[in-house]
Amino acid sequence: MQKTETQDPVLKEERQKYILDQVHLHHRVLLNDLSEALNVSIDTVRRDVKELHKEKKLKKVHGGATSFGFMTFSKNDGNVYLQSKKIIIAEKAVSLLKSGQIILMSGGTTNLELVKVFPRRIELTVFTPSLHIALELMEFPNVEVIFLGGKLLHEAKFAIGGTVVNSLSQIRVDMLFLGTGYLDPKHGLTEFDWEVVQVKKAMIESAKKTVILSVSDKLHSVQRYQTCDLNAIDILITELSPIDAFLDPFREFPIALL
Amino acid sequence: MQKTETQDPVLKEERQKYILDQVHLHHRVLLNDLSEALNVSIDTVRRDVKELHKEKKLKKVHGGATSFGFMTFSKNDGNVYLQSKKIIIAEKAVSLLKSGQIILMSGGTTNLELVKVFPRRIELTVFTPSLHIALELMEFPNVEVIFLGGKLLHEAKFAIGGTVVNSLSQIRVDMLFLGTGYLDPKHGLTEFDWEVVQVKKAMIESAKKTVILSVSDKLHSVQRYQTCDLNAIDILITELSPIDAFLDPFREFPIALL
DNA sequence: TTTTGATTTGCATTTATTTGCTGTTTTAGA
DNA sequence: TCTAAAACAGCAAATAAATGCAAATCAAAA
Repeated sequence: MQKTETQDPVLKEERQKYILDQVHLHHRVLLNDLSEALNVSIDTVRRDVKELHKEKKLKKVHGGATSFGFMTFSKNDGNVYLQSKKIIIAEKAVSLLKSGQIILMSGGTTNLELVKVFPRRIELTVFTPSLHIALELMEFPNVEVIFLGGKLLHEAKFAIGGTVVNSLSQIRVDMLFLGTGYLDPKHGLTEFDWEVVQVKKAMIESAKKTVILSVSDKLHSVQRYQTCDLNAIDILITELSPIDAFLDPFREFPIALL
Repeated sequence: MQKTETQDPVLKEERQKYILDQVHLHHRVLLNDLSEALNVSIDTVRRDVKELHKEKKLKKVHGGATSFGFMTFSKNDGNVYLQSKKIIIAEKAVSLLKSGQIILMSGGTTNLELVKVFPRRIELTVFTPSLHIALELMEFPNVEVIFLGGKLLHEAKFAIGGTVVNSLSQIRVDMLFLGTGYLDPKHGLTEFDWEVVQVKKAMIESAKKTVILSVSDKLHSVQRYQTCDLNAIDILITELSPIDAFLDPFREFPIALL
C-alpha cells in the first residue's frame, strides 16, 4: 500500500484543528465525514472528538459533534437560595408530565428549571412564547417545540401581542405551566405588564389544566393587572410541603396543592 | 537550567532559527523533514524543538511542532480564524443598514456576528425565525424584534413550517440578510434541509433586496436542495476584497459584490 | 600546541503514544 | 419493542519520545 506522493502525515493537532474548524463552520459534523475527509479511521476521529469534548472545545453528540458556540447562557439568577427552591418545584412538576402530552409553557426561571429536569428522552409537544424556554427545550430530541411567534419583549424575552393570542386561540393543550406571576388568595394571579396578562389569559383559555409554579416568596404578592382568579387554577406547586400552614389561605379554593 | 553564553554553537542557533522560520511559514513542521533538511539526526532536532518549546517560541506536538499563531484554541473561543472572517463580513454588512428600516434575518453564525456589531442604539424592526438571532437582538433597546413562530428545528434552533411561510407572505421588508447556506455559481444558493429551503424561499419573496453573507469557504459548495439561483441575489458579502479573483465566477451575474 | 572539562551530537535501548482492528455493548430512531 | 448504527474496550503493530552512553567538538588554561 503506497501512499500518495503528497505530504500525507497529518498530525493529531492538525486533525483536531480541522475538526474544530468544521464544527464551527457547519455547526455540526458527522464522524463519518470527518473520517473520510481526513483519511483516517473513524476510531481516530472519534477519539479526537472525545478529547475535544473533554476540553470543552465542542460538544460530542451521537454520530458527530456540534459547536458549543451559543448555549452558554446558564443564567443562575445569582440567588442560590431561590435556585434550590425552584429546583424542588421543578422536581414536583415534572411528575405531572405524561409521555405524548401537549403542553404550554410560559417563561420564567422556574419554568426553566422545570425544563432542565426533564427526562432526556421525554416525548412531548410544547408550545411556548419564551425564547429561553424554547432554547432549552432544543436539547430534548423527542420534544417538538412550537414557538408562538410575535413581537418580543426585550426584558422578558417573551413574545406578546395579537399574533400570539391569535395562535393560542387555535390550539388546545393538555396542561399549562405558568412559571411567572404573583399569586394572592384575594387578588388571584397578577402581573405588572398588561400585554403579558393578555397572553396569559389566552394561555389559560387554551389549556385543560393550569399549573402554577411559584416560590413561596411570590405568594401573597399583588401586582397591577389581574390574569385570573384562583378558581381558574388547577394545581399550585411551591417548594413548601403541601401541608405547610403558609398555604392555608389557598385551601378554600378548588386548587390541588403540591 | 543555565545556558552557556558563548555564541559558539553557530550551527545550533542557525538550526533553531531555521526551525522557527519553517514553523512560522508553514504553521507546522515534521521532525523528520527538519532532520532531513538540516542534515542532522532526528534526536538533535527533537532536542532543539524541546528547547524552543520551553522558550515558548513554538508548540511541540507529537511528531513535530506548530506555530502558536494559528493554533489559537485557547478557550471556548472557537475558531478565531473563521470568526475574524465573519467579523469582516459583519462590518461590511452593517454599513447597509439605515435607521428605521424593516429587515429580515435568517440564522447562522455570520448573521449572529452581524447583530453583534450593530450600533448600540440603532433603530430597526427585525423579523427572524432564528432563536439565537432573536435572543441577541434583545440587547438592542431600539430594535423591535418580531419572532416568526413555528415548529423549531432542533439543531438549527430555527422555526420552519407553514406558520412561518404564512407569516412571511404577509410582510414586506426592505432587506433580507441570509447568513447561512452554500453558494455556487452554477447551482445558486443551496441547503441540505428541505424545510429550511421553503422558509428561505418565502423570505426572499418578502424582501426588496436580498443580501448573502458568506465566508469564502462556503462558496463553491453545493447541497441537495436549491433555495434560489444567483439572479435572485442582490448583494454578496464575503471577507475577501470585491476584486479578488476567487469571486470571478460570480461577476457574470447581476450581483453587487462587497 | 596540548590538555582538560563541558557541551553537543548520534546511536541503541527502553518507554510511551498513536492508530486501526476486533468483538461487544449501548444507543437512537423507527 | 426492535434493528442498524454508533460507541466502547481491549489488543497489537507502528511510530515517536525519552534515556543512557560514548564519540566528537570546542573553549579555555597550561
